[in-house]
Amino acid sequence: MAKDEAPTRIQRRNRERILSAGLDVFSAEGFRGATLDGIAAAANLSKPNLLYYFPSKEAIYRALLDDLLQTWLDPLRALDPAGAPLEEMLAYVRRKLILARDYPRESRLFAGEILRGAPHLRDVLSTDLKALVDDRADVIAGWMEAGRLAQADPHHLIFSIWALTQHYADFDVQVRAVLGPGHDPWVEAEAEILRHFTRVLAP
Amino acid sequence: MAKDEAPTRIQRRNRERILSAGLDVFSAEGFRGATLDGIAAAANLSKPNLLYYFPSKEAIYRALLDDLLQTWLDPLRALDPAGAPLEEMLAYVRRKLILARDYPRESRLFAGEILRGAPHLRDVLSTDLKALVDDRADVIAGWMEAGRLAQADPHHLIFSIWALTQHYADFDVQVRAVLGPGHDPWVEAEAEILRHFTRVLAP
DNA sequence: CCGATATTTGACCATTCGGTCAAAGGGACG
DNA sequence: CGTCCCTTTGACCGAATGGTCAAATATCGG
Repeated sequence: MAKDEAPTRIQRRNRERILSAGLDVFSAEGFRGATLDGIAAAANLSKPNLLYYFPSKEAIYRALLDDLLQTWLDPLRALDPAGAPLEEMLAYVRRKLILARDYPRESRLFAGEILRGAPHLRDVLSTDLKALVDDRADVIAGWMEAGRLAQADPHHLIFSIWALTQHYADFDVQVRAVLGPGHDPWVEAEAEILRHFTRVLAP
Repeated sequence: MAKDEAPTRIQRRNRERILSAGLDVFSAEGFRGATLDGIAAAANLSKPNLLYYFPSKEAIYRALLDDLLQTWLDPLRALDPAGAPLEEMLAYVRRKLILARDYPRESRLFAGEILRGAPHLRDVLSTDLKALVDDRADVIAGWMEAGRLAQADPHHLIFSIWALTQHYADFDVQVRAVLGPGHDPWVEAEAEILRHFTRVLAP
């Protein structure tokens, strides 16, 4: 179909539609639960038309995962070694929570992939992700040794930030069911999580 | 098939096998990803034989969820209002972590169900689960008001315990990939999480 | 050992699903 | 207008899947 270069207006529009529909369906149903018919319907395209733009169901899924990883790790990358330790960490927590709040579909897509054993990105986790986390863990460890943050294992500290922030996206139904009506989980979560990590991290 | 009463030895054995195989397969592949053939193979039974003991794929899944909920909330139920607040809370954290460590399949089954919007147990969440959490949240709030625990929103405190403990079961691949070889995630997690919540909760 | 009942299975079915293909429709440009 | 290429689609295919059924086999009490 398309050349290697210069995607047409229609191509860009339809690819975008497909990816958005794919994100909806994959994040709601998982890879196995999603169907091409479902994605096609959500994108207002016919099934063969989908496969004109992407060679397979898996190709759509992979494209989504690739896009996802780019932005998903930005908050951690943005951690500034030259900044004030506690403020930097709390800013990271806040960025991660905002990301989970504004992109819950992406969060659930990622969670589903990891839950199933990360068949599509096992490698990325143990290379790129590990390298980034190791690097930032060193920064955090430096802050701790300098007495500017409370002592903890930096890797597990990062895990705890991931766990807490993504919980509100991935387990949204449970959170809402338990809180009951009249609560805004995200507003409460931001206040509580920041207080939480202030206590954990303040030296 | 079976009468209402007195399941035979064979019935008990095969039901048990099917549930165990179902737990394996459902927790690894999700409800949609699991197949009756897969479960049958894992249980060393023929597919029609599966359906002799359970009327449908969904029936197996529901049976697993029912069993699960029983034991999954025991740690929270065991929270003793008459105990020492900090010790009670840390004991709860420890119980929850042990449960995640020893029953990771159950944890992932539950996580998958919630991730997909809890289609099979939406009601239970907003009735039974909510009632239990509200009740325990009251106990915790009492402790906080008495100055025996640090101030926090009890509901979100419970969420944070769930999030942190289950993270190590549900995101196991990611945790291992990031830590790299030579680490025992569970050993490290127990130490870190207890230190973590000690800082969060100590008055 | 016999008969009744419980258990097991091979063969089969309808539906769903991912994917193919040839042909039709549209837009841009000379 | 005509032509070339991009886009769209109806019809179709093979494999997988949840589930059925009638027949075969094992088990057990008497």
